Amino acid sequence: MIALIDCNNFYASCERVFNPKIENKPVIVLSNNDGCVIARSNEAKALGIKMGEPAFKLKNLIERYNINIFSTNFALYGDLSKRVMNVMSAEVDKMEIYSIDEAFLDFTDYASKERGIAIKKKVQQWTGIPVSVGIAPTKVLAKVAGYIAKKHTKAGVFMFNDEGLIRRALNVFKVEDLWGIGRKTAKKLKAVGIHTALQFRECDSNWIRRHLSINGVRLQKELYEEVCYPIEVTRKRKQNICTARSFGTEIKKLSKLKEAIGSHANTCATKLREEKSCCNSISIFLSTNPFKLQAKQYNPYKVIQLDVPTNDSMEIVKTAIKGLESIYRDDCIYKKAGVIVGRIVPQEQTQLSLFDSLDREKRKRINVAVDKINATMGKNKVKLAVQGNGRKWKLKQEKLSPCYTTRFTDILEVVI
DNA sequence: TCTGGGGTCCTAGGACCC
DNA sequence: TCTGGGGTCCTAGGACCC
Repeated sequence: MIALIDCNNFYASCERVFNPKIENKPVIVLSNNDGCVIARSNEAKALGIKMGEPAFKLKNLIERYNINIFSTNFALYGDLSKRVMNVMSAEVDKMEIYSIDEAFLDFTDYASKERGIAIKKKVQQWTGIPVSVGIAPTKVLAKVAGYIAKKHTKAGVFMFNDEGLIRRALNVFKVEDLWGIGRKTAKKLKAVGIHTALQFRECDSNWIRRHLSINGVRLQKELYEEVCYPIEVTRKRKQNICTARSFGTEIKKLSKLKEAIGSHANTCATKLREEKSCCNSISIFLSTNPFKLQAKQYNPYKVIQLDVPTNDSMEIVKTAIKGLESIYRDDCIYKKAGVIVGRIVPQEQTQLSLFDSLDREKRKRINVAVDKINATMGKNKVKLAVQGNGRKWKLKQEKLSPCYTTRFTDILEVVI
């Protein structure tokens, strides 16, 4: 048996942990640049605020209901996530961290609703984060159980313990709410009369294989309690690493774009070194504002293949800038820029080139030193000149909460 | 005025090989 | 004049997830 533990309204809940004033009040968290709603407390959901809705469209609602708004504070959410995962992992032998707010726990040894309730209580008490628990024989069914736990139970814990119960639940479970069925597939299924999870389960497998993909067949099997997605304990090496941001204000000048691309490239390089990986390709992309219909649209993308795998900041930044220069056009106004490093390999398995002229040992020592300084003194204390000092392309974050757990100056003081 | 960021997996089709 | 069959690898694009 597998338990899916999912944090409720995770980012909104994180904001509440150190700010009890907003308990039981509507809370929303916005994406970068304070653009869209990416998390809502139950009270905010009840007001009809939708996921992904642009913040500017909510102005009236926000004022009328006194909604508490926050810019994303990933330092806080990342740290609280770690705490939640630590509490849960101590409870089981095997656990897979699926996302920042979800994990699959192995309940094979002993599965019961009581065990779910106990873990839920402990996480709540030790971290302040509310969770819901779905327990079932497969991941897909655990997702269904988790959904039911969150929406239809008081305890926030739900377990599938017999086929009769599974069948009854699937009969009223919408097919589009299944894990792995997105908008397009749901439309396709409804067109042939499949509206519920039960109808999907009983549908002809060959049809599913033809019209969905192999994952459609796996999904179907999992609904019949056959495990196709086992719990994966070891963290896989990332295959791609992407750093991209929209600009606070739009940019036209190449020099400013260089600062942005240079910074994103440097971030990618740092992430690569954290993963102990090297990349074989560097891609960069730009995009204009797709919402400005009258403006000229231009979304170039350039991939550069490398001869020698690298995670050296200077080399990656230099290559990215070269790519930028090759796609830049001065008659467009840009809204977003990004860098992707791909074809990633473990850093100890890199293949050298006969014609390589770089002193890689020396570069490695520089990077180690820079990483060390930035880890202890603060992000970007040491950076490359091309990253600039300009704040022009930086994010808009007007409602940022304190980093209660990761910055000394932000730690709460208790006055006795 | 203002519209996010970071991933994975799968498939089709092209290029190439014998 | 007639022009096969079987395979691999790579990439772009689609769909999905949180």
